Amino acid sequence: MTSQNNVTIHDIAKELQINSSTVSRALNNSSRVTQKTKNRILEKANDMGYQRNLLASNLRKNKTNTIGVIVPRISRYFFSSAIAGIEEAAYEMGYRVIICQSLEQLEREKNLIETLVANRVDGIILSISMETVNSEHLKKAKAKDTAVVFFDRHCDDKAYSNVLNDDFQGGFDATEHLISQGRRNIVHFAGPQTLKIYQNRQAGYRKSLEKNGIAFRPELVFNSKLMEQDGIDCGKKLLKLPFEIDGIFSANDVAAITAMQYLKKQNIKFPKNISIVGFSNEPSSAVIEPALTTMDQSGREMGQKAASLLLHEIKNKSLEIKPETVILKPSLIKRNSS
Amino acid sequence: MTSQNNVTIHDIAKELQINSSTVSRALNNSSRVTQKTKNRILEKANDMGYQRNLLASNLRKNKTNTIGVIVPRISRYFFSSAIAGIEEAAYEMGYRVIICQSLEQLEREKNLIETLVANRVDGIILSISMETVNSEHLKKAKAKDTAVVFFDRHCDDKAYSNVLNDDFQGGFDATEHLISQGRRNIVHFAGPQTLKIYQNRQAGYRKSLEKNGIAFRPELVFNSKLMEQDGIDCGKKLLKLPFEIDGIFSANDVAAITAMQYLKKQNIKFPKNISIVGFSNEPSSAVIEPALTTMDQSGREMGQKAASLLLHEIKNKSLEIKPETVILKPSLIKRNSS
DNA sequence: CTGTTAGCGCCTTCAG
DNA sequence: CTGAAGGCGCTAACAG
Repeated sequence: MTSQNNVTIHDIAKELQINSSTVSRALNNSSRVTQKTKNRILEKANDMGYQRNLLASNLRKNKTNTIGVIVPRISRYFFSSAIAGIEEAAYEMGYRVIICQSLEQLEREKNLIETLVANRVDGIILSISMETVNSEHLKKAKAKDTAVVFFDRHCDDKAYSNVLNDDFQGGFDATEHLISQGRRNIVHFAGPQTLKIYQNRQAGYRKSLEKNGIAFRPELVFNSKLMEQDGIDCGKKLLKLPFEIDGIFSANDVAAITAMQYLKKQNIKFPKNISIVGFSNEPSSAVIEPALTTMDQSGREMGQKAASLLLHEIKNKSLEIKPETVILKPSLIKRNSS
Repeated sequence: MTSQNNVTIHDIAKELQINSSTVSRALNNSSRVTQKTKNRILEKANDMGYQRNLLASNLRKNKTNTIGVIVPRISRYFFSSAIAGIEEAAYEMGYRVIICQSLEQLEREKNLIETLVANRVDGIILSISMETVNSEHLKKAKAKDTAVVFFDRHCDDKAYSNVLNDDFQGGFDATEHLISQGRRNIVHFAGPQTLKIYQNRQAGYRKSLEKNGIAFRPELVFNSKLMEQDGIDCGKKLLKLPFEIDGIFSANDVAAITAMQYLKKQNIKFPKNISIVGFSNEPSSAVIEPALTTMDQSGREMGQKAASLLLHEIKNKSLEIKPETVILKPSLIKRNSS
């Protein structure tokens, strides 16, 4: 019962009185084997319950046909939809995907990169943790010639390719949208300012205020580390403001959604005329009150793009492809109608 | 620049004029190497930019210290929290986790199992796709003596361990709760009846109706395949019912959340006195209207439990441990207060 | 404590 | 079209 079936190509070869190289070729569907012997081999392999050992195969070929993906958390809709896009593109090209989460910790991110490299993945797609400030830890990947592409949250390093949103423009457009509706007292739920994307969103917000002659008030910027608690704090801060606000631009969905949940729990109703624009496409944002308009960033699209960039680099490793940065435009979308 | 650094233990050994086995031992921190030579080796390895090849190591050891996890979708809160629990438990025992999603497709699930086995993972934790009706495809894992544990969605096969919810009891309690509030016209959002868990939840619902002398009406059972469209359909069906209902027991969060979103978009307000009990711990369920009470199933706890069961089986592979089934009790939780 | 030897399972030259 | 031989990088006996 504990058969521990460990049939190898040699076992098959022995049974068939042929050489293991022929078996190997047959199993790889090489054109240099007669269809007839191929059939014999395949059948025997099946009978004996042969299962290829990819460790050995990959070791020999020095290639795994696998790419690693590291995101902060798979539970965020943006990231899981990006992963869907990556898998789609990778699958088409015959690549497997290993999904990993850094849980926003640099230490974990480092470990994951090391493990992926040690397992000889052909490439890595990465959206950095909130603790990550440079690409130092990717040297190990570079050293092994492992291709790397960033998406969304990136390191400012010309050596790597990126797939990004135009976050500045998004922040700008979001704020413009609010102002065009007559809002002038606009709170900004910011994200961790260690990350370029949140810096840029905030910069866009400020640019729009400036353009419209509205003074920037630091006390209207609510910082967040993307934890639920920060969202609750945002909700509380809203209640403590010494004056009425009429708009919110949220650069992160955790803050927006959790703050609204919190206020709802407290049975606090916003004045009907407040507007929120969020930077998120989390579906649950569609049920929050008051109505939310979002800067839509297509995770799937970014993922697909990142994967094809990466695979392109992998295929042309010898050609020393130069890194490329793709910037996508997010667009305003109304998510619910109440 | 394209250094393609491929330093092996032999290179280090050559530089140091020693044997590669000593290098191997040093790098594995074996007690049978002088601290002094260890230091020399470690330093040299570092200098030369050595990076272990786990493919080779794992091939030789016939062990990867890795477990594979297959879930239908990582984006569902229940599954991503289960994964968190698995990673936690696995990490403690020094195991790595590979996350995979079947996207509810049997074909993908089969492929994933094959790839995981081919990559010689030490064990697999699995929550089956909605298309999966038996454990046939796990024979390949069994053949290689790969440990397998199911959680939540399982196959009825005595050969494998399971970590399950008491779904029947949950469905029963949920319905009892509604009835105790005076509801008698209770709709059931069911899940795919191919899966035991949804059968059991429905059976619990029926049992409670029966116990309270309420006739079971098939037209009050809304089936769902867990797609957004099904949620919308549930919403539409609610509107078309020829009589008033006063309670809903939802066995799946997709239907509950999407239906409520849909009704909200249509600007349809439920009568204040309707009650919903959902079988979900998706946080976004906390913002849905009307107030939702849930049968809480702790993903994290199930994940931890599944991982420790699996690791136990892996460690005692030689002892032919007999499969175990753990059943957890979900409990009613009020998620918001409006 | 260190060296020697052998081989994990596969693929890929190179011959024939 | 098939066989023989060697080695991917590492570890695990077995010696000494």
